[in-house]
Amino acid sequence: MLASPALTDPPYLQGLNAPQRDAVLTTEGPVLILAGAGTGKTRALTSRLAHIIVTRLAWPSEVLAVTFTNKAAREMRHRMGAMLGDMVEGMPFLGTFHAIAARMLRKHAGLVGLQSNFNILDTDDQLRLLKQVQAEAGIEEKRWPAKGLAGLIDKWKNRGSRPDQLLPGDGRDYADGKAPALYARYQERLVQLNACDFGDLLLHMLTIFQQHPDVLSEYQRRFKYILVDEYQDTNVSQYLWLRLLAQERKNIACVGDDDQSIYSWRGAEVANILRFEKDFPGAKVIRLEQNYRSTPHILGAAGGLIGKNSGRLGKTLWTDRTHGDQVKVTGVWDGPEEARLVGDAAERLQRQGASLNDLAILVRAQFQTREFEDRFIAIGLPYKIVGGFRFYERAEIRDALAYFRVVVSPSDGLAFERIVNLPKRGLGDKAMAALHTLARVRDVPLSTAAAMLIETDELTPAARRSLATFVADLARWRGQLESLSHQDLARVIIEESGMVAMYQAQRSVEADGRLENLTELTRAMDEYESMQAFLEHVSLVMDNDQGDEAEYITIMTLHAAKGLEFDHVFLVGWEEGVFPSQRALDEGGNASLEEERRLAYVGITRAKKAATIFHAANRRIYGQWTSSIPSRFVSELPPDHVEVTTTMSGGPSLWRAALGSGQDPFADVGRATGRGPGWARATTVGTSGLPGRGPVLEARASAVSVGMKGRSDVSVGSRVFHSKFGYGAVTSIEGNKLEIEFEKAGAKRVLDSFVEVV
DNA sequence: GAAGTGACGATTTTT
DNA sequence: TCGTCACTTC
Repeated sequence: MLASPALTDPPYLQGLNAPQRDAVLTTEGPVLILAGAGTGKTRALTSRLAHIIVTRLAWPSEVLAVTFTNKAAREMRHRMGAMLGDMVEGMPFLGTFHAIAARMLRKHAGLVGLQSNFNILDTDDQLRLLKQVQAEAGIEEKRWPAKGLAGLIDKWKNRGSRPDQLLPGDGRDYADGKAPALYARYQERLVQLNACDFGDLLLHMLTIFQQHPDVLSEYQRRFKYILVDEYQDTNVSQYLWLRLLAQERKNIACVGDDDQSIYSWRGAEVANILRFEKDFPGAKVIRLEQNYRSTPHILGAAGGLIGKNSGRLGKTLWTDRTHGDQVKVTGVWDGPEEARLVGDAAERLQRQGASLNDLAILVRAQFQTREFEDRFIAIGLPYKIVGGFRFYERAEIRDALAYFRVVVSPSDGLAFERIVNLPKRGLGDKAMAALHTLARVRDVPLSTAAAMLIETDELTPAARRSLATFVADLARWRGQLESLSHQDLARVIIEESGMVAMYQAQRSVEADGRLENLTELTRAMDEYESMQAFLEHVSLVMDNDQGDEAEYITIMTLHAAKGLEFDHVFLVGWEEGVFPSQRALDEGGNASLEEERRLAYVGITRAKKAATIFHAANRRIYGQWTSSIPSRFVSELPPDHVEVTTTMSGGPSLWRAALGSGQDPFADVGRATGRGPGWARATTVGTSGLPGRGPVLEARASAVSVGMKGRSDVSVGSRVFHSKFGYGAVTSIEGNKLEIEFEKAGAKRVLDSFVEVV
């Protein structure tokens, strides 16, 4: 047997358990590695790659290693680097599905009618193009939103269907069955624009593999070993792509966990992992079940819950640890109380020496973050909301990027359209219509059409002058591509385009933030060699993680938490209709419910030391107070591993009584929790018309809400009033956070927007 | 072309 | 409830 320990073990094998060794050493033939949460998957995976390379089974360039996220790819590269040193530099095919497919497609673009410098469209561009296609087909956009069409097309691409491969009933419900025709037209337009969307990266490669056996066999021969991470998240198109590539040598190792499949709504097919053994006869299945992360109670609770799902491949996590608390389940009166208790617990843990960085609040949906945000701002607990708007998705960043794109590739019509009138240049619908017509008639890109249009007298003199300036600007910047560094050119463009002036004129906190973001953007470009390289990175990566040293508690969705771990995890909002979500309950039947259950499983298994589940009897959803009952997942937890408490003084009976009173539950809130109306006012300070609402909104819009700009009317020593803590004096200022010595409540950290200078 | 108004709708999110 | 988006109005 390969997996027998030896004294002469190379470093990458040391400390691995038997199944992990097996996963590393079974290099030949198809292997399915079922890796439970916290079982050292990444470790085994990187060791496997190291083994293949160190023992010279393959050169780094002969290994295909795919992940889903850039983060995962980066992590793997990093760990490989630690093991192998410089050799990883030569691993060109370690990356995300999309990055690798894009790389291949650039090489073979001609086979699908593209040029190798094709643009990769983001969702924004995609939508704009779809709207054009719809308009062209005379479809009422109101009735059939482009988003719906985008959804359909994505779905089709995910499952590997080109327009000519659609099934008879596909898209029947959209615009009287016109969706397939629109899809076909959209693809035509993409080729015309020399562009493709994310789905195309894979789909085009699939087409090439299917229609050009020579290209396929080139890659089949090249990739001696294939490794796939998070296999349960693959969609059909990715699966087909992998299957073709692996067909020749069959040295494919897929790592995944069917119990953590939570992306079916994005096209992921659990079936891919469930049928692996059928697709690759003779496949070896290796289970990693020893958990190194969590306590026995946490694993017991999670295991009992996931056991309620059907159709699993089946794994039982175990640990050799012995101690640890039961999973706590706490019933509370309402959302604000939930937030308060979590805040209290966080402060308590912090006093006991825990770092806030080891704490996480996991929510089902983004709207739940609001309650915590409000509370933490009021008590000055530093927090970070992960998700929401990412850096590259912000309007100002996209605007700047659109400028760069037009400068680099004049044929990028969508980018051109985005910026032609931004800042406002007096080029409205009329000018745009003229541009579009000319571009279509002459069959040239918009920017070329613009240059032609200013030679005619079709536009009003003002519009014509304005467009001429714009065209001249673009030409000048294009000329500077060679002479200036790309960072400098970026700064020049941002300045000369008028964006800076535009935001400066707005004189608002948001505008200042946007200007800062633009500066940040040029700074981020330092790491790239050229404007082109930077744009390629951005179109594929679209994420931004600047290292933040500050301590904060993390608030994020369960989805975003997959793959992460925290000492203490707060699982909030475990109520029917919230989690499992109403949508999942209404549509999708049992399959949806099981996916929600897997989500719950993912949530619990994030916890290393402690997991606390909350459910509230009353919750405000879309402004409506609703009574709710605890999630079915609560009752599915094995009692032995759970400790149940409630904060309601009357115990469960009072709580149950509350379920019946749907009429005016808000009135009950004050009474049942023993708080007067003043309390309600104190906890809703954000809406009481105090100055500085702006920064709060900005905080929501950004990924990180710490370290915003402060306001100017407070200084150290200022006497201020806070509606919860009363009067106090400012002792220090850090950005928008104030340290205040309150007369009654003592020292607190508070956001400046919540105090009044008195 | 900017500012205001009303309807709408609102999981999960990566590339 | 609250933010977005399309549409009106000046």
